[in-house]
Amino acid sequence: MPELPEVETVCRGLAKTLEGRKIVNVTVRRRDLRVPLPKNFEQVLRGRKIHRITRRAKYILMHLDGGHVLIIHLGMSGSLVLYDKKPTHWRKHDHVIFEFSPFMLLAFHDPRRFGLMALGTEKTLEKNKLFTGLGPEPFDKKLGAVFYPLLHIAKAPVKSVIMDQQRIVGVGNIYACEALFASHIHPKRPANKVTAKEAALLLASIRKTLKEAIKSGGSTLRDYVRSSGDAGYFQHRFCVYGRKGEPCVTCKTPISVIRQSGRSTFFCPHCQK
DNA sequence: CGGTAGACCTGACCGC
DNA sequence: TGCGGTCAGGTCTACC
Repeated sequence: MPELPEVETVCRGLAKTLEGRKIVNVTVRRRDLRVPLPKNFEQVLRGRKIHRITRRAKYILMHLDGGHVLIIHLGMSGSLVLYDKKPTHWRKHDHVIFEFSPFMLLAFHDPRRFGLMALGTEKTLEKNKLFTGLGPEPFDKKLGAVFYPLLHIAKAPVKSVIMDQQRIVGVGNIYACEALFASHIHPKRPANKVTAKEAALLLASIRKTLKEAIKSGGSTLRDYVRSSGDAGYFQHRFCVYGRKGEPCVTCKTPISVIRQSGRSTFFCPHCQK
């Protein structure tokens, strides 16, 4: 499901509801997520209070008592759904259920199981294998100074470079397509052929696209909904993603789709050079 | 080393 | 109705 805006939306929704509540029970219905849940998973979490919920890259971090951190990644198809009363039955692929006090339930739902949940601690978070090597956040002020150099030393297609979480985090397939369209840059252009001026525009476009998507509550494709059960709305504002053959919003040329390292790339062959 | 193809997994959808 | 093919918002690994 989710790129940065969707994860950010989920985080904000969960923070509002869950911060200050205590985990009183954890029920694991399936342990073999992308990374198998550790043996002590339930035992470590039970009885701990959630102090804060934050995000790093596409990871959700629940900061708990005693410096423990619950790390969650939603993969492609994961979602976290809140319930204020017990549903009559759990859905297929509701793999982990949390119960809180004051009463609330949270289900981790993930049909494809590309998502994961892991335990960490505040002290070791930086050195956690999931986080070492992650690039800067797109809204990091320091990124301005390093973004062009980072493109300049890579000769892979610019689209795969901005999707590389080692160089900049949070940009996935949808927002990569959208940001490149907004910058008039062809997705196949080698990154080192992007000029300094274009790089500045591209970074600004990435930030603007992500920011507006967050404002719209993320994008709802297929069955993804926010934890509240509401859908996001940004999908209605896609300029290129999923619009193969439809007219470009600026020049009316039909939108093209190509395959880049296994992913669909949508772009306007007239506006993007 | 940098870059790319394939693997991981399930479900939805389309054409026959 | 059923079957096979294709596609899906992300990472990780194996290989050139």
